Amino acid sequence: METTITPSRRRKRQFQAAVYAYYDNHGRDLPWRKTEDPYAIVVSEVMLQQTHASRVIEKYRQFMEAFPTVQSLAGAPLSEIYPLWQGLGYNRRALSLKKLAEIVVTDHDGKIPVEFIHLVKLPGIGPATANSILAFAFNRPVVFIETNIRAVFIHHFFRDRHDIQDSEILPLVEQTLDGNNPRRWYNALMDYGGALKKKFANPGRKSAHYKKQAPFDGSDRQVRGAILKVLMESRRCTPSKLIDALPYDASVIIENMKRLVKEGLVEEKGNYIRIA
DNA sequence: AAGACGGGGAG
DNA sequence: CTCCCAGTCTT
Repeated sequence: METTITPSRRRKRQFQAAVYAYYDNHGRDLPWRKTEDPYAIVVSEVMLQQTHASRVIEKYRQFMEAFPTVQSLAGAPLSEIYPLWQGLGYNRRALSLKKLAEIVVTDHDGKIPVEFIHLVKLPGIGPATANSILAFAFNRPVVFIETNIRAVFIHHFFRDRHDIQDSEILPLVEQTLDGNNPRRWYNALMDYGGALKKKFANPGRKSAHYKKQAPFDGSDRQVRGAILKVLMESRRCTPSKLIDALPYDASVIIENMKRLVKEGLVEEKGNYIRIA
């Protein structure tokens, strides 16, 4: 049973005022908010995917120091990129980001595209990140949802509901958007949403899209991370050396190694595997 | 629509 | 210990 909620003009102003009040008093001081360089914004947005902002801060600084321009990233070997990604997780994001840089240099004259259609085609960029880039790098009045935004709207407009679809939230995001300054608005919304999740039980659990993640211990992604870490130390190694170095079943190691090769995170060179 | 994908910090 | 992160991609 879906019901359409249309906030009055008065309620819209009150809502914006509440969000901005929080932002003005408790807004986070984040390094990627001090720049308008679209490339830097892209780096931050990819790092922020499924990763707490607090943990991204130092990684972002180090990454931008090592690869200050899209050209420098496009030209860098993965062996220099992965170490800077250590601790962020989802290492294929690092691979995607390098590929993105190459495409931007070759196909877009080194400039981050300003069109959603172009952005969302780039590797590792989905709808949420594309719209985030448009909002934060180009101050465009886009309408989108990510986890902090979702928390805000569920808390304010769907408090007694469950199984809430994003399609129900999206119209409210549009209707309450501060079109005068989308960049500031979405920064405020995300800071406010993050705070709500600390103060209350995560409103996101009432989303129809909520899913609990499988345990990390004993998972393939644990093995994949461990394989990549060994390769970062040793430059290159044989499958048997990998098996000796890691506390997992040989078959599990080999299988995950093959998938890493298939996905392009590592490459096979004769009898060895290595980071490109 | 459902799973896979990292790793760490907070409670 | 559990939760969950400014999601994306594949099936």
